[in-house]
Amino acid sequence: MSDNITESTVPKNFIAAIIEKDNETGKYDGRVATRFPPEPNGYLHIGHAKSICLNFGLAKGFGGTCNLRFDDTNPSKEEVEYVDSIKEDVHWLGFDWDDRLFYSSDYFDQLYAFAVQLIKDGKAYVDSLSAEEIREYRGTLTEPGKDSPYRTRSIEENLDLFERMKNGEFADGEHLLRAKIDMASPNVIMRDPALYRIRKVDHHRTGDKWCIYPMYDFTHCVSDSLEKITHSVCTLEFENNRPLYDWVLENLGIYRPQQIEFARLNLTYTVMSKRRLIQLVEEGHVSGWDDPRMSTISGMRRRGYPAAAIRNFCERIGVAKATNMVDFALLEFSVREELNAHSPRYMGVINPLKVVIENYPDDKTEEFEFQNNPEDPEAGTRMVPFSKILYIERDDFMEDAPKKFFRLAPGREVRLRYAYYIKCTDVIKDENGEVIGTALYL
RNA sequence: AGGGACAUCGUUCAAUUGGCAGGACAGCGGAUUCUGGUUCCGUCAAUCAAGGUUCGAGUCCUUGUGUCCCUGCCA
Repeated sequence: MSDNITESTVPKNFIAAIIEKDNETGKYDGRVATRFPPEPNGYLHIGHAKSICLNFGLAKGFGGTCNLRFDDTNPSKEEVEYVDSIKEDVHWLGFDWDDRLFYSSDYFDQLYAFAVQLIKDGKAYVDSLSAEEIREYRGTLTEPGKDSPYRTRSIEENLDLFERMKNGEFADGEHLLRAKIDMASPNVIMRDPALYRIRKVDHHRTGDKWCIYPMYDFTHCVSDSLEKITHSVCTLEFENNRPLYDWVLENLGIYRPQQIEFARLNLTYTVMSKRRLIQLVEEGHVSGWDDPRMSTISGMRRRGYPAAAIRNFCERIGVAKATNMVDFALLEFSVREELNAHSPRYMGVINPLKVVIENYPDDKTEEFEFQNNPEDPEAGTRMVPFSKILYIERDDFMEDAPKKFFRLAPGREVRLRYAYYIKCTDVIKDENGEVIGTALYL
């Protein structure tokens, strides 16, 4: 872990307000349980940091818990490399899930049993329409859909078909388990959403045990329920899915958390969609997920951004439901602020210009005490040698200097920090008239 | 003639729930500075529109307008 989070104040945002109210009414007996549920299909980026800080911050602020749960229900896109990087990034950001590390795939058996329960209750059925047909039957945003001819299959037939789906008797796409809700619902999400699909690929954790996998809408709410989450915080694009979240839990008759949506982070000049990020990596435009130019947590870490800076940034941007576009300058401010307060200062000369102190003894060497960080006396000091010949940055010297140039120039006197004042009395050039050094006196 | 959500300084988040619209970033001006950094002070700047209720509206009501999300067997 990069550093510790010392403060744990109660967050101030609309979600915290909801939690406070729930605590007052005793809705969850004062219990607060959140979760950060990434799909391990890529590296975490600064947008995830907002969600991490929110979920872990809410838990910490209210004395509750926050689980880390990998939403791994789409084996064709997920890899262990991603789960490893996600764990590392969350830790580095300064948060800890303790022993509460979960995977949606942990619940595959339970999920299957729940699906069977829905079938037995006549609330789910096996559809045998093709993907294209299902799309046609779904209707459009302005027109209602129509029932699949397989919607009225008997419970026995559905049970048999679903079991055979699980046993691998069918090819991908041949059958689909759907919730029986309402094909005419104005909310397209509710038009008999898919619950389970056949996908004959190995899962990074369950291997070839399963060839049917539960969909997000069926998995996420059940996972939240099993983990006794109180406030299921997610981004705005899931607003349309909330009725389905509630429908599944209600019809299963199990514990029901409440889903709360907030606006995801958008940053100026910054690519943040996972699709684009993965494209940059795969097409070799960057050196990897942790390329310093990437908006990933690992990229920012490699770039030198302190975790505390990212946390402060997330604190400053706030949490709301309005679509936003945060100025990158705010992130940079947070980084500078943190770096300024904690970074030791060192010197480096990238493009050297030789300086000879003409009236300084040839063989003398002195050492001066430099502060490692003037902002922080605790950072200590270090000794830096000084002698007749030294090198300065070329940009710090100008032969024809304008008045506003405060660095070294012919006839000008400057102070070498922590050392002497020097004055430029001569300029030495090579045969091409190029400056190769300056001669100075104390 | 679909449904859902959102709308406050340039940006972002607030506003004790009907009582003087505030902070941060960005911008501008100045002071300090052995880092052209930092710090400090000052300053500019907003309630989407039109009606209505009220002593009083960012907040409540009505009607508009604009933006975002939803037609994956992705999450």
